[in-house]
Amino acid sequence: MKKQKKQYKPQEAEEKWQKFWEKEKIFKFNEKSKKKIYSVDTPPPTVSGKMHIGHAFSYAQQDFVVRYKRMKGFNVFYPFGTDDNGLATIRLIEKEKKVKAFDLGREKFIELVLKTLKEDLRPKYVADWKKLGMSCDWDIFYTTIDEHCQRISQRSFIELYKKGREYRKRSPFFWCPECQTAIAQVEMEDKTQKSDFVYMKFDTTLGKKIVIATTRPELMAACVGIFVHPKDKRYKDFVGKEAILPFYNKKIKIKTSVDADPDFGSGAVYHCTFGDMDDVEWLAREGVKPIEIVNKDGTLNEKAGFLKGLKIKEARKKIISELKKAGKIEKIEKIEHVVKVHERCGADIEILMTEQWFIQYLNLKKQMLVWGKTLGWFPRYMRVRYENWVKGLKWDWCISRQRYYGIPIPVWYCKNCGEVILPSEEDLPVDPLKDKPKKACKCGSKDFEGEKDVLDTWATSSLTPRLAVELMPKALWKSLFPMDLRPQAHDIITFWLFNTVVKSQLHYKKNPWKDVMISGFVLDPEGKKMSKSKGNVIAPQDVFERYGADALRYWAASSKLGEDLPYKEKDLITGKKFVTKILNASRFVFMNLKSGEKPARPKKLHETDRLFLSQLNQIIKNATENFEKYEFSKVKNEVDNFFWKDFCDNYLEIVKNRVYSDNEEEKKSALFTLYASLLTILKIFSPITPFITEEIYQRYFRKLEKDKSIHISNWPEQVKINERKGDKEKYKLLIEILGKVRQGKARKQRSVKSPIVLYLDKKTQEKLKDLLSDLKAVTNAEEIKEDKFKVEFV
RNA sequence: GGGCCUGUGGUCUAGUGGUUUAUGACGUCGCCUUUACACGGCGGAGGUCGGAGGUUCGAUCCCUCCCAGGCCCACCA
Repeated sequence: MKKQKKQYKPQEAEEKWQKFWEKEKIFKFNEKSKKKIYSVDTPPPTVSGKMHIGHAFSYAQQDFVVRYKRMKGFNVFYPFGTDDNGLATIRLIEKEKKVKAFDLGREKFIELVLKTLKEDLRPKYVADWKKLGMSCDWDIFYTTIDEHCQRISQRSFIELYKKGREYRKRSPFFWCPECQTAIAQVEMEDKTQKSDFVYMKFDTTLGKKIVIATTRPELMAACVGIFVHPKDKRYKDFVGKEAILPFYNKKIKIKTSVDADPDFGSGAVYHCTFGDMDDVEWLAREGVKPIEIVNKDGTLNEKAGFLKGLKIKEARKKIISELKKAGKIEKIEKIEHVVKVHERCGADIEILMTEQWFIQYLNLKKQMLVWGKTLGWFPRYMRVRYENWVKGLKWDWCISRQRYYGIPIPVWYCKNCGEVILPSEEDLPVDPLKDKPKKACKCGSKDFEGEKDVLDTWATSSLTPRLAVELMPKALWKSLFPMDLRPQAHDIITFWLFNTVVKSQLHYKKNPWKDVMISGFVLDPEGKKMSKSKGNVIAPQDVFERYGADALRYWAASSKLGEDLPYKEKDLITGKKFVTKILNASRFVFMNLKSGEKPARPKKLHETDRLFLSQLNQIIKNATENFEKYEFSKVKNEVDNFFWKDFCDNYLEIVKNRVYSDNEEEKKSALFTLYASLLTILKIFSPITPFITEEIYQRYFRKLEKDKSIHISNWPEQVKINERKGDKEKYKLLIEILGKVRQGKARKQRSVKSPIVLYLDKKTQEKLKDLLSDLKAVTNAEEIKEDKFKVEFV
């Protein structure tokens, strides 16, 4: 009767090993070690409820590389942080706790957020990363809202201010009326929207009417000019005259501008402050003063006259109907156009004049390109995205946000003379609304006003290398920074990567890391983007539950670095099968190693074993080279193929006869080779599937190998054998003949085990003379006779 | 509209500095209860390597254009 085998349950085993690693501090960064440091700028995920499949995918990929480096002997610095100081966190808490920040008030809201994060959200969130098998040192942990990070972030602000890089200015900037805060270029997204394209008829001092086409009629009160194209004959006579705004009875000069497209709308455009980006550009060019009619909450003010108090969209409706009544509308076209919305809340963005803090960097574009060139990009082509972004920059970096929750901008203003007062570094972090400057202002006044605004979340997350490094004793900072690697996905090259480079250069005049490794995206099974609204989102938590983290990682390793990968259920099944297969292969090897001793190397390796080991050496070489280039998918592909085809299907079958035989020398050679190659295969797989490889290592190898965990064992070195020219061809010939015999048997519908007489020509027999005994055994040939290749059944 | 990437048997994927049987997986079909594994083994069928041109003796691979998908960016009032 067959023995009942204990089935491997990935969920249980993975939890067990994860706890083991944590308890035994396997991934602890050693502050005292003299070994070379490998430091990683782990992306701190935004606390947003749950880890999603895209996270699992890209964090798995970075973990492959980090685990490899650790086995290569580096003292790995692999911290973990969570990003929880931004709008995303605010929205999450508002949703979870069913509150509104503005209703609750500043202090109470901050208290609620911090408490909820600490006690509930963060631990649950981080647990997913542990389940994934991230090999971080969890003791090196930061959250972007904690005191440590506040201190560094505020210090960065102060330093850049002192360097003359920061300024506060009232200027047109993107504003979200819903969130009531300034937002950055990068926080906006496009939305296609249906709008009314209104053709308005204005009287002019020429006596004739001029038609203006706009989607923003409600901004009429803010109109400061009208443009027509200089070559547009229709309007030749209008240029220099004035148009009269209906309802407001204001006269507006008609001017020429090449930006007025004669083929679009009526060919005449009115310049409002501010309907869109063009309006901002024109303002500077024309040297006119803006008319501010939009309030921060998205309503119109008294300058809008009869539209006062209405929200923008209501005002639009109202003015259209009034224009209709007054007979001032020529026509209304329904158009679809793209508007800017806030990515967090979806509200239409307005451009308002507000007081904001900026980091001046538009004048650094050239340098930025150089910085990008000196980074190691993997894959290489990702650099282009950075460059395109730099070339397209139009604004300085607005770093202030009008929120309750976040890191305060550490500034007071003197009420008497307006002077900007900064705290000194040892007093950081400060809350300028609670704390007071320690000295009087230069002017003698002690009357200050604290800055109410907080820093943009990117102003802090762009400091992650420092946030992590400065958790260590100061003596180590130099060897930890610049860091070796920044891993991340390609969607945030323009935010996080770019901003981090900028900050590091402004502060330290060097890049924050040596290399960046850019992961792709997970797509749905049809190759489309996953989104909650489409309902095609895969939860990694379910995947862990059903297939295990190893299977998920195995799948994540099958995609080339930087490439997007569709999620396919079947690929997870393949991963699970792999786990079973390698467990069984290991069982076979150790079933035959009863002595409990590490098999010694025989005086002379059997020729089959020598050839097999030479194949193995090639795999080691390639795997190492590919890992150095962050090409984990090539590693996985090759070693997977080698394991499945060469090791299991062929080598194991070939040496079975010797493993079972009494010929001690030949047996010894086989066992030595089995042990060495299995351990090597395990080690190469261990960065990719850390749990099953640890399970096997602990189950079988631990008592024979010195290392406490496979993950801190040495990366495999090539086995010393006498490699000869033609080894590869010889091995291939052996496998080819084996294949042909199997084919011959299958065609005759015989069992693989069925006995045969094998015919090989003289030349082949000579070439393979020291392999013939193994070949005879594996094909179950009673005899090998000399003739053209033939399989004869007996 | 611009940039970058991708497009390989039904599905996903490897690959090539250009030329012989284009890789593997899943699926499918046939066979095999072979003592590591039936969550297995062996074998078979299945591809004009997105489309059209071009360079070449010869292109899946190089060039041009087009089409489709992904990501990023810009955007017409």
